[in-house]
Amino acid sequence: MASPVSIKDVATRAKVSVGTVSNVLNRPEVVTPATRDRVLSAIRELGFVRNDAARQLRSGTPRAIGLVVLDVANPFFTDVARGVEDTASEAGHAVILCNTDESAQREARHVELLAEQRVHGVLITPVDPGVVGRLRERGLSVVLLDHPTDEPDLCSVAVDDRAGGELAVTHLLAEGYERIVMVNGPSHIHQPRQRHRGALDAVRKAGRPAGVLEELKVPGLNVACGQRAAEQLLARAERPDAVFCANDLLALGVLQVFVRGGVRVPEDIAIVGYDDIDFAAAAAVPLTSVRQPRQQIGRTAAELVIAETMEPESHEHRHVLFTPELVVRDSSRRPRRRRSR
Amino acid sequence: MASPVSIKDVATRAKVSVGTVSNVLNRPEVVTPATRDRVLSAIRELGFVRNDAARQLRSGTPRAIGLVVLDVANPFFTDVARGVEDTASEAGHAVILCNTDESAQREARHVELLAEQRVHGVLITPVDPGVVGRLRERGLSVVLLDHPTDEPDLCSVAVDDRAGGELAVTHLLAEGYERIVMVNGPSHIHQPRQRHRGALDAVRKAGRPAGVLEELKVPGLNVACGQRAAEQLLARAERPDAVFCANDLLALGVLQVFVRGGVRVPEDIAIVGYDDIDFAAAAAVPLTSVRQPRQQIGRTAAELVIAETMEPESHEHRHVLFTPELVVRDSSRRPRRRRSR
DNA sequence: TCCGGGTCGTGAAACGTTTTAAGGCCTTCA
DNA sequence: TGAAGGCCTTAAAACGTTTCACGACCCGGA
Repeated sequence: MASPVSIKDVATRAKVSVGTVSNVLNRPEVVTPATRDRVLSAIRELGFVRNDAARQLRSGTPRAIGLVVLDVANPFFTDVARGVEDTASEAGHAVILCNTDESAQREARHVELLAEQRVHGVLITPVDPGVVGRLRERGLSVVLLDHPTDEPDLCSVAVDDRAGGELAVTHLLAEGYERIVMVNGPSHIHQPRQRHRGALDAVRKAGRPAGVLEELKVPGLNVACGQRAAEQLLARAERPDAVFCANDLLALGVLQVFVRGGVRVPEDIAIVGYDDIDFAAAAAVPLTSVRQPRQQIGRTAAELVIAETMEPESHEHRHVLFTPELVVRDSSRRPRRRRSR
Repeated sequence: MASPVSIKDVATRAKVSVGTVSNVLNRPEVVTPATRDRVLSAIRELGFVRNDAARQLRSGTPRAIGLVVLDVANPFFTDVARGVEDTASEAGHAVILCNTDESAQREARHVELLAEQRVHGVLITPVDPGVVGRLRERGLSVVLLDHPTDEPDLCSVAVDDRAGGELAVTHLLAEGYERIVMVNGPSHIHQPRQRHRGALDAVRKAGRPAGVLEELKVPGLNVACGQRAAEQLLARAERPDAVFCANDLLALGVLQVFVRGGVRVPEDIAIVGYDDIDFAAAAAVPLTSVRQPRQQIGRTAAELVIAETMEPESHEHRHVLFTPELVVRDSSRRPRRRRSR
């Protein structure tokens, strides 16, 4: 039932030595077409499959890379994973997927597993900052995902969150909105903090008073928090004319409450989200959002780690910072009606 | 830089034989605490990491399972993957992720890779029906994902789509809706076909005339197709009073067009979706939807494959069929106002 | 006829584990 | 004091590849 057929069986059947079979597999050009064919048919007839464990043991070159993310179910990482898998599979590498759920303990367990598997390299959004050092001690290439750094001796791939925040608010100001509230996540997380900085940059560069932008912090980056934030805003005597949310889940929550409360979007209040998840375009009012090249991030990271492990000597570590892009939809377009007043 | 420290180095340092080190690693109870400690400190000092390739080569027991899906970026598979990874990691197994994009060629390439890696087993939503046979010939355990089958010699895990369709329409009928349109995907795909059958079941069991349910087929299961379907429906002289969509993406598309067209949901037309994706609850009108236990599917599948490879002899193949659940939200609640008329 | 050179194929070592039979040492008991 | 027996430890074989130094063979030229 199992596949106990080894290179040796193939050799016997084809009446050659095991070395020759190995050559057919790895350097077909050095063996005569006649014998090559003989070997190939033996392989086919026996249903031989290379044992990668033995291969790796001898050659020392593994054929897998590790991908350690907080949670694949998070749309951001889902698409990153997709990109990683695409690139890896083109290069003939397997991708080992690990979710840490932001638990250092889970992370440690996964990293241990990856080290034992002798993966080529690891793409990781670290939970415990120390984990990167431990990986590198073990001789693994590491590429940081969505975790900007200046460390000169490793690669990283991230998106410029500050630029994203600036894009969003610059757009709102250009459309003529003047009382903007940024619904933002907790500032101990890197991304919300940067996005807010970018928003401030936009105000400054536009030469507007700091007062046009207010920050409203919420405890989480999810729909429920967005709903609560929206309720607060509606309860105010003076409402903002635009809301910039630190991610699309918040934005959808806000939008939902606005729609149900009879607030017209964008006529009464405009909304801009962040991430451009699939459903941003499908919302009741299609949502303007800041798009990050998620698959591209994954692809680039995989390329970097493969390149590094191919040429450990000559490899130059790079910090790739992608620039996000603003996708303008109905939720933030200055309506004609209003413009002409 | 790399990690060239082997069990042999540990043995030398701890002044024992390699066999003893192996024992410490695998059967600590047979070795004296004193020597065990000596070995353990040697391991720590040297930063030794087991080489899984060698381990697997000798022992024959791999520590990875393969997960082959159409596309992890599809929310259904995302959650399944999450469940698989959870269970696998508890059992100390790595998960190798593969996307086929419904291409038999990509599928074949991935399966080849998995076979070479000598994975424990494979969880797969097959594209080419023949691939399962080829996997089994090679002695791999296979569990079919979301692909119901009666084959007695393998396991499968799926959801009862027919029951799901029935649930949705039974609910609509019970709420008093009487002109129901099912916006359905192409019927060469298994799931839409089954869901429609279930819908018919519901009509029959409720003792209603077949005319209360109409099927409107669309070419794809995405937002754009939903929008087009909704436009068609609005153009009709006689509109339905409820729409059941074969998945949530369709439903969101329908909802978006309805909202923008001034159709009140559910007062004028109710909507029920399928999948209960995260955004169903966050839609402008929270969407009633049929929920599938996605993570649970992944967990169960992983358990089955691990069980099968642990006890290849005594293992009994099972076909697990989960029953979906209806999550009722605003989009299909019979509004008071109307009920009291 | 002999030699040189090139082309193919061979055989054995090596990779880092696990596993097993065998051996060493102690203790215990007669 | 010797033997039996138990407990730890050891040494060596085995897993399935790749790699590399070497040898066999063939062909053409002198």
